[in-house]
Amino acid sequence: MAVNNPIAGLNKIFDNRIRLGVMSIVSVNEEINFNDLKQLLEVTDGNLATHLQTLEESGFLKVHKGFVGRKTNTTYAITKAGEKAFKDHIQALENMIRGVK
Amino acid sequence: MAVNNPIAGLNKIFDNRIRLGVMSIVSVNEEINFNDLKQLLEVTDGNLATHLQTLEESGFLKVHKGFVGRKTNTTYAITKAGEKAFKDHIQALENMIRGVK
DNA sequence: AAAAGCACTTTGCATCACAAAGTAATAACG
DNA sequence: CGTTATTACTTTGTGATGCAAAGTGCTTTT
Repeated sequence: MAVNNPIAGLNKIFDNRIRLGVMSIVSVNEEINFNDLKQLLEVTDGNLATHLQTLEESGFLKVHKGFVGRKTNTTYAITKAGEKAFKDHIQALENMIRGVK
Repeated sequence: MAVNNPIAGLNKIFDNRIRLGVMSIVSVNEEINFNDLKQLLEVTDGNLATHLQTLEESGFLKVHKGFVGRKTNTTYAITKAGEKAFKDHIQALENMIRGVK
């Protein structure tokens, strides 16, 4: 029988698939805007916006409200804390998967 | 920018950490009983029981109610469908992680 | 000037996760 | 033998979550 809790290191924030997806995107992109995220993840805007808010409130995402010409253009980027938390989460996932293999 | 949806192949049933943990345990153990699961995952019994039920109803887990002496002893094992679904989910996770690395 | 698009926020509802309490059986203790 | 504990759940209640849809304020297009 396995000996330790396989899910011990998992971050609750990343239980949600959309938040997970956002993190995996922002961790490989310098910055990304709302619409690109929405299209990549194939989610409704309201839904995406709330998850982005959760991630921002958790300190994992920084938001930059800028302009492209006159139009608002909000970009999202990962924070140091976000990088750490996501890296740890992936590590925990990998450990879990290793137990399976 | 990344090109496809990193979370497309993820199974909704496995969004939940406890169900994920159960699957990772039953996929490496021939069978496991309620109490061992409970201790491994460090969850309350009511909580565990409902997730086991969800997994059973999804066809990913088979339940065997037997006895050890006179005492009931319920064991849980993965089904073929469960193996497939979990394998696919892990594959999707690995793809996502690969995108990150 | 009207209609459409963008980037959200707000609202409302349905589903969920979870702890706690309840139950029914056996088992251990004195 | 009676009481208390333990096991393996189920039921219940509640707060949190996920999500779509509608609303808002701005810009852009026609």
